[in-house]
Amino acid sequence: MRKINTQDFQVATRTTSRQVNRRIALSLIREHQAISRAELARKMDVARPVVTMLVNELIADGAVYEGRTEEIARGRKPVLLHVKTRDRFVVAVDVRFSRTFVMLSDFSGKQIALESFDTIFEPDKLVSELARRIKRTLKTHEAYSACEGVGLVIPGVIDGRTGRVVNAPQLGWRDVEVKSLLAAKVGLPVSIENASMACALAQMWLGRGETNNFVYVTVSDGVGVGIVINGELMRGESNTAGEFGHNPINLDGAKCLCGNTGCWEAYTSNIATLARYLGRDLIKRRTKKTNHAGEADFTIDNLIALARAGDEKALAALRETARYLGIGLAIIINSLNPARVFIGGEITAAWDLIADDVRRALAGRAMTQASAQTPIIATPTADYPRLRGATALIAASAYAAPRVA
Amino acid sequence: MRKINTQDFQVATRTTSRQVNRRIALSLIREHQAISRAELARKMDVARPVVTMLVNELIADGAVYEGRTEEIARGRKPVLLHVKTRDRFVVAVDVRFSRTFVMLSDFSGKQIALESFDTIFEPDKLVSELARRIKRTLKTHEAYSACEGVGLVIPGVIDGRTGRVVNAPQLGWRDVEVKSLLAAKVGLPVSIENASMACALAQMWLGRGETNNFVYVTVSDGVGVGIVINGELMRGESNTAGEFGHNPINLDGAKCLCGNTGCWEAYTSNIATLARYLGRDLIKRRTKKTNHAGEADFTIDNLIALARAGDEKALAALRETARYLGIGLAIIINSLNPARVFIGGEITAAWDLIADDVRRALAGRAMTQASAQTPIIATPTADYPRLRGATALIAASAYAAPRVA
DNA sequence: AATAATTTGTTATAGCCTATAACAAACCCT
DNA sequence: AGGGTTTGTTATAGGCTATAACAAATTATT
Repeated sequence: MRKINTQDFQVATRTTSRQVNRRIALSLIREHQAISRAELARKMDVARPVVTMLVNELIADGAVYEGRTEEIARGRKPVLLHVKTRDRFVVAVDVRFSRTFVMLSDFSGKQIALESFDTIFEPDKLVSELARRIKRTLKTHEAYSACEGVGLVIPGVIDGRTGRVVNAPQLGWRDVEVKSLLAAKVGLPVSIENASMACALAQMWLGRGETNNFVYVTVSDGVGVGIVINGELMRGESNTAGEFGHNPINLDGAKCLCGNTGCWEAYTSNIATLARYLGRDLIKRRTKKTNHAGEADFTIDNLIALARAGDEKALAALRETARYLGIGLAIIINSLNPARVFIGGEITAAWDLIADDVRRALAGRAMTQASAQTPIIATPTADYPRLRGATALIAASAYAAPRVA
Repeated sequence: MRKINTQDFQVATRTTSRQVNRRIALSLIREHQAISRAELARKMDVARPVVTMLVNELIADGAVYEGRTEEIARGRKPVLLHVKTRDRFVVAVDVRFSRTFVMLSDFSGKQIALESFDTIFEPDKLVSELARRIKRTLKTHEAYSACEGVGLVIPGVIDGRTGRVVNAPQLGWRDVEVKSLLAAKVGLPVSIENASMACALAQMWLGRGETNNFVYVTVSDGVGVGIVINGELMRGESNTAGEFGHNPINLDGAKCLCGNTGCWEAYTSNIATLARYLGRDLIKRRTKKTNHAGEADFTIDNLIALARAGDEKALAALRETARYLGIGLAIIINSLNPARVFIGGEITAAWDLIADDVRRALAGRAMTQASAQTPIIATPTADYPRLRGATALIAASAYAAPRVA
């Protein structure tokens, strides 16, 4: 039972029904791939003639194509329908503190080309460089005409309505306009999103399985959470929903980089894990040469390697992190009761070492048995979740439900 | 951009448009009360003939009625439309540990009759007693035929789909069926909901102002949170969303009734406040004669009265609670970034004494300036938020958006 | 007082879309 | 070759929005 927002609603016109049903049909074809019109009609519980019309339009739009026929026991062989993902392209851009990645991918998220360069911090210069590289990639791969947009992922707060970057501390940006600038230079629609939220979008649109109610937790230098409820990304009133990282779990505890005490992040981020191993406090400044812990060239990946090699201290540091990760997940699960939790970040490389500790800590703090058993799924960093999120940003608009009421 | 749930969707039929637009029209009439067809057509951005049809149907349904005409400068005087709330009744039931309340109200939430009795803990006997009293009230007020349902609020976890009580520790219920039993005995539709969530519903459907994205925090013997996102109550996968109360804010801190340490609830509930004042630990058992703190007849209301009378120790206990309340609100606000926060519970009686402390603690932990300034609105206990929620449970179904896609 | 102007609300009809019936197409089996 | 079966299309009825035209009601103007 949803209350209609009287400030912002959408009346049904005479084309609304068609739009709705077309998207439902498309979603079902996407989900069940190679499916016939007749089967689709049964799944939708509408008559076949309607499906014929819907599918004709989807084919005309280039969203769906007819494949080979299916071998069945009796009767006319059905024509199998497929969602067209191969010849629809997206440029995905991931702007990070150290480097910026530019990927050409198709609508399924399949990587076609990938390049990267040292991040430029001046917005104008970054946009110019991006535009240059995007155009070049599209030209080399002859994907210009079939490219449907550029997805841009930024480590910071994005205004969901206007697309402005409200605040991106890592880049030193505050109220910066890049979306429209890049759109103008490239001549393609540009969509922009925060990193955690983009990861959640990738999971929702390019993942498999039940993905309409979940959270995506990124454990990196900080901790970010993307929340998806009823198939919709939760952005919050001022676009900052999911900031679980600096919630206190131990008010009397250690100091965090943010200045407060006892933040969850200060116990479970990569920096915290490294600091724990090195027996140091978290320190404040970092450069591109040294990491947050102040150690040049010693990363969480190195720590995991040490743990695997038998370094007891390294393993202990990881397991302690796992315990706090579990506690934090319990907080998230108690608060939101998602159907599942996805974990991203470098720590997932050590998942087999820490999964039990995470689960144990979660169980210790979960309010119900059901929530203690919430599936926790680690997603490998090699999948480039942020870049996939950038792709999803564009692809989703082709598959999403039309707004009604 | 919402992803369509391929497991559970709703195709558009040839009547869907009408249903959608009728609910939009009704919502707008409700929001702008005395409004003409012509004005409604302008607000909806549809032509007047459509509105005529929609309104005719709403009048035929008994959802809307025509009032007097409006005095305008030029042209035919418009007929003003009103939402019919006066002659549509709901029975609201609030089952609490000590007593059970039965209220007859109209669709606007206006109280028509109210009675209460000592709560009976056997489900069957409680249902019988409720049925008896509900029928009697409806008869005395000649509201039987115009009563559209019974709203039942329970302190426990409710399965949103089946309406079963999954778990209600206060009542000692586990997987209990009351909804269908009561419905059968009374012969009216019965809707059942958890207390925190019901309070949120009351705020959404019977409150005023922007109420599509908010949380309702009840501070009582425990702490409960009802979450509303995009005009929809968030229930969670196993109906336990909003369990912020036992999230740790201080792992090294005090023991909580739940057995864990450092729960937010253990710092900010009424029991915690009383324990703080009395210099005791939280204790475990309670009877109907003594409260949680183990003191007969010494309640949070007494404590507030003492604070108002100049008892420094009482005021200090309240202000300490306020500080922890602010920290907890910061956690909620960082996590969900709601447009506003409503507070319910006995503590609201002391709001003028503690508001500044709450706000200060919130500001100290909020991640952004915008979130630190989230409006916090105390709702007086005298409004019976739970009973209003029970009313909303029934009334909402008449106004909610139809499910599409 | 008659008439023009203006705004509300209704009627008639065109056009979009689902629902239903009927049918053509394709294929298997006997 | 012909019946049986399932897929996919065509034709048409019925529900709803969109548009045009108009009746109703009231004020301002001549």
